[in-house]
This record gives sequence, structure tokens and C-alpha cells, in this order.
Amino acid sequence: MTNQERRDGTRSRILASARERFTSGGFDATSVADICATSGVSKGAFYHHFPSKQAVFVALLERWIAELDESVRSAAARDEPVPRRLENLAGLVGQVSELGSGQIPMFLEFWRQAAKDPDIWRLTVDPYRRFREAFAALIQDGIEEGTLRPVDPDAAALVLVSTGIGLVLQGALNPAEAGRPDAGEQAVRMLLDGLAKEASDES
Amino acid sequence: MTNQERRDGTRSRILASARERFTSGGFDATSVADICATSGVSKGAFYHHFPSKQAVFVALLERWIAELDESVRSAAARDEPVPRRLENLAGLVGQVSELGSGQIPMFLEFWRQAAKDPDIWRLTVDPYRRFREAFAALIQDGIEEGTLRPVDPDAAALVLVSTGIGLVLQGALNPAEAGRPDAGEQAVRMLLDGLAKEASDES
DNA sequence: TTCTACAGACCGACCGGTCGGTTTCTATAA
DNA sequence: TTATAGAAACCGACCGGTCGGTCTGTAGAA
Repeated sequence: MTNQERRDGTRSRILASARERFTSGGFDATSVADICATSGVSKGAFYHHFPSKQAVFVALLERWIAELDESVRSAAARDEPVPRRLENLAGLVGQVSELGSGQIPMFLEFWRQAAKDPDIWRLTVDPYRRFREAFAALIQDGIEEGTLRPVDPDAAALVLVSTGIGLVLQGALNPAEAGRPDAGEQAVRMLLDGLAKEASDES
Repeated sequence: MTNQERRDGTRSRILASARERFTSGGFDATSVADICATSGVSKGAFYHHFPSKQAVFVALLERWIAELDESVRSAAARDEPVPRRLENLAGLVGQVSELGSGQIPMFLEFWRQAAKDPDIWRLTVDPYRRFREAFAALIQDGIEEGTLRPVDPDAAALVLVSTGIGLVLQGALNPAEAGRPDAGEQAVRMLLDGLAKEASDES
């Protein structure tokens, strides 16, 4: 086994164990010794690969953001009318909830750390802003192509993203009741169709 | 000073300090010694009033839930058409974000603890279910009184609550960009009016 | 006097991180 | 092909410090 292979193997075992332990117990409650025991790696090896426990957390966060970015980009870029593209993005909610049901408490952990650590905060907020801007641009497109009403794109993007986040979190905390796989589509459809029976058009 | 007065004063000072510390640092990172120092209470007094650090957390959670319950009940009960009542409830989002901007990280903390502690989980999920059921009932009313389309009330309630949660959390994490005070109203209006320009009525 | 509310020294467990030493790989020259 | 020197990966005992919680006392209310 070459050094490179050893290195990669150890590193990814640390990352995998850390994710598992952070997810089930949280950042603070997980000790470096925990991670080492779970991954079959010595403490020395751990600190050989990462300068601190926090660095592992950051590595996990960056990977997660990269994956999410990729999913969103590929779901939003199709050459279809905007409402269809919004529905595609909505499907992502179910996908994220399902596929990574184990990593969503992690997401909560990210958020909580962001609330108190400026570095993590930047790491979290920057991609999130990109995310919201992408939605706003998409809505702007929809307005220009005539398939959406002339709403404020920023406000609409905020609402859409909020709904997505809320759905994912609810699915994570309470899978039995709130974890409908079609929740995202339902939500977008409600937003597109409106909930009121007829006109309430005056502002 | 009577014993009762002393007792109440000490207890509420502990609670206040604990909330402040949990909010800014999180549950795990806050030590009992922190809380004692901040509140000017000795460790003996702390453990005289609460059997554990977790017990303080639970007391805080229960109080928070009671307050929220009360707010929702009073906002939803007015004798008005359902869409108006939904808008009232939406106003609550801004209110919660503003008034308790300091206690929302606490809410995140509640949620994270709930994800790993079954007792906290029950405490969190039960009132939350009531909450969602209240929304569903409200929507059912709206359908019957003819002001709302015949949507699935449970799904609609899920979407509404999700949006509210998402907005509050975004406002908490990123007040500068996402913390519009009128976000809740915007969202409800979008849901009521629909976003698409015209019919996309086929399912 | 008796009891409640509090005070604060103390305890064992545990934690993140360090460090001196060992093993395993790899490049190079004989 | 083999010998060797150095680098990289890894090991785990150890350290200073912190934490949640206990326990023995004391001052003032009842």
C-alpha cells in the first residue's frame, strides 16, 4: 500500500467517523477520543491529519456545501420554463431529506456553530447568499419570460428558501409526521397556484 | 426578606443567566460555574434549586413553549375571515424575530438537543404537533367558509409552518440580509396570491 | 430550636492537544 | 537487486485544565 493510499484512507476514515459522531451527539459532546476509537485511528494520526477538532468540522462543512452547490446547480440549469425548474428544485428537498437523513442533524450543528463562530459563520453564509441569489435570478427570469407575476424577486427567493429549509428541518426532527417525500413539490405547487380561492389582488 | 421572596429571586436569576449563556454559547459550552458567576449565585444555591444543568434547560424550554402557545392562540382566535387570520399569524414571525432576537439561538439549541435526547424530543414535538394541527384546523375552516381552495389541510399546514420556521431561523442567523420585518406577511401574501401568472391547474 | 436557603471547597472523570518514539514507505546510489 | 538514509505516517502515554455534581458547613427565617 502506498503512502498516498494510506493517507487517503486514514483521512477519510476520520472524516466519516467524525460525521457520524457529530451527527448523533453534536460537536461539543463528541470527543476526539470518540472519533479515534470509532475510526480505528490513533490520536497521533488524528492530529497528524488535522490541526484541531474544529478543522475536521470545517472540512465536513466545506464538503457538504460543495455537494449542495452541485445539486442545486444541476437542478436549476435545465432549459425549461421557470415554474418547471422551480419544481425540480423542490424535488431536491425530498432528495436531501431522504438521501442524507443522517446528515441533517449535522446541518443543524453547522448552523449552531455558525451562530457563535465568525469563521464558520462566513463559511455558512457566503454560499447561502449565492444560493438565495440564484433563486432570485431564477424568479427574475420567470417574470421576464412571463410565467411569473411581477413580484419582488428577492423577497420571493427568501420565502422559497425559507420554506425549503423549514421542510428539511422538520423532516429531520420529525420524520414520521412531517417527512413526506413530496412535501417540497406540494409546497411549490401551493406557491404557484395560490391558496386563496380567488382574487385578493389589492396590495 | 421572607424565604419565599429570596427563593423566587434566586431562581429567576438562575433562569435569566442560564438563558443568556445558553443563547450566546450553547448548552454544552456553558458551564454551571458560568451561570453561577453571571447570576451571582453559588453552586450550592444552583443545585438547591435545580437537580441538574439539564433541568434548567428543560425549565427554559417549557416556559418558551408556553409563551409561544399563548401568542399563537391569541393571534389565531380572532373572529375574522381565515385569510386575515393567516396574515395575523404571519405577523407573529416578524414579532418573534424582533422581540426575541436574542432567544432564537436558544430555539436552535432546543432543536438540537431534541434530536438526541428523547425526553427533550417529546417536550418539543408535542406542542409542535398541536401547533401544526391548529394551522390545519384553521385551513379546514377556510375551505369550509369558502375563502380557501380545497387543498389538503395537513399538507398546507406543514408548508405554512415550515415557511415560518425557515423565516425565523434565517432572520436569526443572518439578520442583515434575511431579517425583513415584513417577511412573514410577504410569504403569506405570496401563498395566498400564487406566484404563477395564470392557471397551472392540472395536477 | 429547627429548618430552609445558601455558601464554596472539593472530587473524580474526562477533554483537547502534545510529544518522544516507532513503523512503513520511497528515492537514490552502489 | 539490494543497502541505506531520510521523510512521512502513525502510536499512545501523558499533561494542564475544566466540568458536572457532592458535601459539609452556616446564617437567618419561622
